[in-house]
Amino acid sequence: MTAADLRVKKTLLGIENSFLELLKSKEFSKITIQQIADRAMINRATFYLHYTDKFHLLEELIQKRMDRILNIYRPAAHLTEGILYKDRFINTIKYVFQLVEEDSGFYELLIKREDIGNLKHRFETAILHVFQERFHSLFGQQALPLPKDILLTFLSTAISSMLYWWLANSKPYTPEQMALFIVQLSIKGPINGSGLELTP
Amino acid sequence: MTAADLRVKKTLLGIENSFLELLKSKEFSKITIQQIADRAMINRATFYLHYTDKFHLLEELIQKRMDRILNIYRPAAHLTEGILYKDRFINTIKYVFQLVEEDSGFYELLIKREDIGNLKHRFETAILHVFQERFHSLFGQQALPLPKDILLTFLSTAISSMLYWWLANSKPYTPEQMALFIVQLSIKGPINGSGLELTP
DNA sequence: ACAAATATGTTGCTTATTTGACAGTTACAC
DNA sequence: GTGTAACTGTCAAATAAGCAACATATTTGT
Repeated sequence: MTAADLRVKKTLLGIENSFLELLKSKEFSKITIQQIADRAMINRATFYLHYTDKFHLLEELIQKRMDRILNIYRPAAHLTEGILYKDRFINTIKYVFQLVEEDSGFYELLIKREDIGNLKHRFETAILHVFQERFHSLFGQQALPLPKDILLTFLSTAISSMLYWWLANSKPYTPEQMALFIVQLSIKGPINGSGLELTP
Repeated sequence: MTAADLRVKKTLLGIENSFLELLKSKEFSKITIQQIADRAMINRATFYLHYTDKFHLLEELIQKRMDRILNIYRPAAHLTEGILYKDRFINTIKYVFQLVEEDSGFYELLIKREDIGNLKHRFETAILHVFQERFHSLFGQQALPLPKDILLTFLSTAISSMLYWWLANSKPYTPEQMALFIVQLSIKGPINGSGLELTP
C-alpha cells in the first residue's frame, strides 16, 4: 500500500475526483460509497482499503489542503539574506493565494457549502500556524506594543476573510496583488491604509 | 483478462484516451509506449498485456469503430412491418452518421491525418458491407437495370464522401438531415435531385 | 409499525498490474 | 566510426484490486 505504487495513486486520484464530481450535484449526506466507487471505476471494497468511510475521505481531502498551506515553501536562511521583512511577508501571503488558486476547483466547491467541514475556521488556524511558526523570520525581533497572539490572530482572520472574498468574487486579482493589498492594509491599518480620513 | 474486470476496462480506457491525446500533439511515429503508459498511469509492461505494439493499438481502435458501423442496429422483421423501404434506407444512413457524431473526437482527429490508417477506404468497405448484408431488407426484390455491385459501390463511396465532407465542415447538419439529403440525391440522381436543369 | 429495499463494512480467494531487471535494437551526437 | 542514451519487448516475484458472499445497519414506502 505504498503510495508510490501506480495502482494506489490512480485509485486515490479516482476516488477524489469521483467524490468531488458527486459533490457538485448532491449533498454530502446523499452520496453513497457505491456511487463513489462506480464513478472512480473501482470496486466498493477497494474504497475501504483506503478510507474508513466518506467522512474520513472528506477529512483527508481537506487535511491534505491544509497541510499544503502549513508547509508553504520557506527559502533557507542564507537565501533570504538582504530580503526585507516586508517582502517575506508579501511572499508568504502570495503563496497561500497561489495554493488556493492552483486548486480552486476544490475550494470554490467547498467554501460555499455548509453541509461539510467548517473550512473557514480551518483556514484561519492553518494560516495562524504558518505565521506563528515563522514569526521572527517575517517580522524580526521588534518590540511589540500588544500581545503577539492578538496580532497573529488578527492577521490570520483577516487573510482568511480576504481569501473567501477573493474566491466568492471569482478571483478578480492575482495572488501577488492580493498580497500587496493585504500588506498595505496591515502596515497602515485599514483606515489609513485605504486613504480614509476620520477628521473632517 | 476478461474485459468484464474493472481493472481491465480502466486500463484499456486509459490507454485509448492517452493515445488519442498524444496523437493531437505528435505524429504517430514519434509516440513511444512509455509516453502512452505515463499518461494512462499504467506500467509500460501492462501495455504489452493488451497490445503487441502501437500499430496493434491503432488497428484495434479503428477496427472497433468499423465494427460498430458493421453492426448497426437493425430492427427485427416484425418491427419493420409496414415501414417503407425508403424509410429503412434513411434510418440506416442516419445511424452511420449518428455513430460518427457520438465519437467525433476520434474521427475528426483521424480523418485529416495521412500518417495513419487509410480510414476513408475502410469507411467505404464497412458501409458497403452493411448495405450488401441488408440489401433485400432495404430495397426489396426489385429488378435492377444494372449490376447490384455497381449500385452498392456507388452508394457506399457517396455516403463515405458525404461523411468526410460533413466532418470537415464541422457537422453543419444533423444526421437526420444528412440522411435525407443523401436519399434524395440517391433517388433522383445528383442532377435531377438537386434541381439542376440540363436542358436550356 | 412493518416489510422490502438499499447501504455498510468485512472476508477469502483470484487475478491483473506493478516493479525492477534483463538483453537486444534503434537513434543520435561527437 | 564509437559511445551512449533511449526505446523495445519480456520475465519472475510481489501486491493492489477485483469479485462474490456475508451479516448488520439504515432508509424507504405503505
